[in-house]
Amino acid sequence: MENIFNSFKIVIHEGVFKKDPETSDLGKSIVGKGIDMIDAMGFESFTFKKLGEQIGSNESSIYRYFESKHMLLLYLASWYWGWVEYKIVLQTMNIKQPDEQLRRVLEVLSGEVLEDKNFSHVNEVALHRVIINEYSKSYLTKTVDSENKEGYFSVYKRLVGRISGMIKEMNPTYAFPESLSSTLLEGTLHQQFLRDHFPTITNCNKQVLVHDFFFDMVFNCLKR
Amino acid sequence: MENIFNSFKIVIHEGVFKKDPETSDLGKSIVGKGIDMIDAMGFESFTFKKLGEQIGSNESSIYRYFESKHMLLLYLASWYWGWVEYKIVLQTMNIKQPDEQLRRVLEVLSGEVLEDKNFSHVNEVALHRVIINEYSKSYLTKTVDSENKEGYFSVYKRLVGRISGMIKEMNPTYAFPESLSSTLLEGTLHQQFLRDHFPTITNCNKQVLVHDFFFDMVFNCLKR
DNA sequence: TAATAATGAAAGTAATACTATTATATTTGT
DNA sequence: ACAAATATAATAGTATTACTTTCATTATTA
Repeated sequence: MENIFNSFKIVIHEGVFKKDPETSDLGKSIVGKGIDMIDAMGFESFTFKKLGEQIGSNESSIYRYFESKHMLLLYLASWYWGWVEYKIVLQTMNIKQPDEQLRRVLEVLSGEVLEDKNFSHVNEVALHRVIINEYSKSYLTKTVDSENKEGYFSVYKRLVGRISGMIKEMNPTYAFPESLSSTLLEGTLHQQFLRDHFPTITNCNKQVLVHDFFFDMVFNCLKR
Repeated sequence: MENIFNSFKIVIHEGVFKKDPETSDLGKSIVGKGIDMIDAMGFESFTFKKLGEQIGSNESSIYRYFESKHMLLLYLASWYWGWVEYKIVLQTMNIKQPDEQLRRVLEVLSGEVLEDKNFSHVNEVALHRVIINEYSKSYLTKTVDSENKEGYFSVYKRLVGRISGMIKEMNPTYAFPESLSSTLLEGTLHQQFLRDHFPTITNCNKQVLVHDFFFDMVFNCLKR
């Protein structure tokens, strides 16, 4: 079963890298170790120099793959959302009822993350934490409009569209399908962050799951 | 009417500043011009050196007020949320019905921001944009737990508690009052950002207001 | 008016975020 | 098998950042 997807590759907009990191061992360890280091030390403290030391390579070689650490973050974000989209497609294919589709979407968005053997150089558990802690920084910039125009956020936007499509199927009269969809994506990340750092301003914890909250929200908003 | 609040001061945790900027002209221009510059150039490009040049003062003098630009951001965030809380208190006092209270809360959170003459050195319109674009960066850090422990986010948490209190009043059986409240605060900021930069993944625009979406959400979630 | 506190000016430090150059491997095409 | 092309490593260099330190000057207050 696993082998079916051995040739599966998450497609990422060419503009975010200078050289595709999937095409070499060095590229893969930039991505793989980059995730681990950003997870461990945070995006602000992370530098290409430190990454070079860790992977036994040179700073200047890393710059041949990514223009800056911001571009690496855009790459990781596209990779993550592409991977989430792939899991959502698998989980919802052949499911007819949109309410069951949305239930499964929410479980993918905020359920426990497990390592995916189809992508061996990426630690998805660490990447998930990186996205919770750093994803917002990829678009809260002064360059967001030009980068959006270039298409660097297209994977994320396509995912919002996919989920808003299910919302429209479930209730075609609902007035805010895109806003609800984008709120689910952002909100699931945010509630996971609060659960770990600000437990007094969330009801989510080990017992009450993040998707319990959003499941209730979605079905209250969409019921007719 | 305005004069009643001339002596009103937004109280901010002492730990975020080294010297209270409200106590001097220099301090006020650090805050006032700091807001304008972060708004104009973004938090990443903003430095104390550039701020010093703008206000005709020295970098080292600014460091006597704030340990770092991160601390200045924490200060601005506390100021902003304190100011929002003050507006919410004014707007909801003497209002009995919790649904009307929540309606007014949502209007404060995502309605148009106007300059507040009670706080002359702060441009609230610019500060509102700064919060939309930069607030997340104040807590998406490796230091968040120790800073939270110090109390640097207490204004924000108190605001979440105030709104979740209204939610509980409106429906005491609702299972996720804190999560809904924190989703409203984060979500209103996020939808305002999407409206300005990613219009295809939100339904909010000049016609459909951000609080129309959240008003619908809150009342669907809380109706019995 | 003397003491105290606040601000300014200047210099210094370690690190960041790169770029450029040159040397050395490694891969590939014939 | 060998030359050519490509990838990587090593080194150095630059402008800027994020501070700290020291000392001089200017306000404030007792």
